[in-house]
Amino acid sequence: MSTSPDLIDTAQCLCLASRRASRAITRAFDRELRAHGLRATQFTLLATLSLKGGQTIGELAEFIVADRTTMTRNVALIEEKGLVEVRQHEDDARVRVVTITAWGRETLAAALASWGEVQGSLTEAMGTSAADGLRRLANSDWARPGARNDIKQGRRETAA
Amino acid sequence: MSTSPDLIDTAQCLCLASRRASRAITRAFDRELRAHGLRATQFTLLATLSLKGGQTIGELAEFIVADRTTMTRNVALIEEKGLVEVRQHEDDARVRVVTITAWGRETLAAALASWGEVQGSLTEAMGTSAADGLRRLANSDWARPGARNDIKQGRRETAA
DNA sequence: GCCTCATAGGTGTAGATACATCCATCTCGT
DNA sequence: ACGAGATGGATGTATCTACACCTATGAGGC
Repeated sequence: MSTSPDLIDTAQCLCLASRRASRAITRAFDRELRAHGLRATQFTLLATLSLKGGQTIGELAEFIVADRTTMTRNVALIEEKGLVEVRQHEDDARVRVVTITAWGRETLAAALASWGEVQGSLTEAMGTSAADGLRRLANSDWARPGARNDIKQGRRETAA
Repeated sequence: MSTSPDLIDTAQCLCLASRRASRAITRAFDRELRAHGLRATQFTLLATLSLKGGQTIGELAEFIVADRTTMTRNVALIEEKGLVEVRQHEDDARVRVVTITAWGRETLAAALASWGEVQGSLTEAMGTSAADGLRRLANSDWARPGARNDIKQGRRETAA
């Protein structure tokens, strides 16, 4: 059905909604993290590396649900700042492993309070149920790469 | 309280969640809209202009919850493509009014079906309650500029 | 050992985003 | 009429984002 939706339906656009929300939320975090010289994305990467230990470019990209090429550049920026180190993988010469540095941990620890303030006020402003809903949404399988994203990869083989 | 949250709390980061979601959703729309030469943001602008008529740069920025300077450049791109026209306001020489062109309406109409497909499959994938929640979130007052955003504007005057 | 293919990253290019700052213009009080 | 402050946009700069494409390397089959 619905060969062509009505223009008025676009008022419910999920892309507009998600981008509105992420812009507003990102601005809030960026403002506070700025005092520590971090962007929200960079804070996320440091926190991830601190919690999970060394990660490859691909693992980081998958975790934050971004393109690998995006992660290449995101990592390069925090590497230049000395917040992380990038080494060759021991067994696989293709793989590059990213680890947080001591300076990265220091910066992260210092920024953690600011993060908590924004997280707290945002949670209060939007309500805990909305916050939980957003997290569930972001952790759903459909958001993962490979879910429906491989349609355009050209895998029209018969069975594999 | 919570002078410094624990690192493990960052796993619940709303910024990561919102950016994850918007990246995944935007990629889905961008892939389909590409056939029509549009990005998701550009589609949103065309749909907005088609529904609401002529809008100023500032009005558009406020509507999609973005910075005015971002909107200046977003509009410039679709203007170069001939999708919109920008004219001086009749009464106020500072204001620039953006209107959709005939070509813009054509492009929008052609892209509407693609938009509907993505909107439909995403809604199904995430569930209607999650979709509604995301829209409510994006339409909340806290996301609006001026809500808490003016704190850093430097308005530490006594009463105004 | 070699060839084919898959995998991990990097580069070129383009758009989206926002802050600081600048310019032009409007508003309003005097 | 004039000046101060507010308002609407534009520009410089930096980051985030992704697709197309490229290179290097690993994995398997023969």
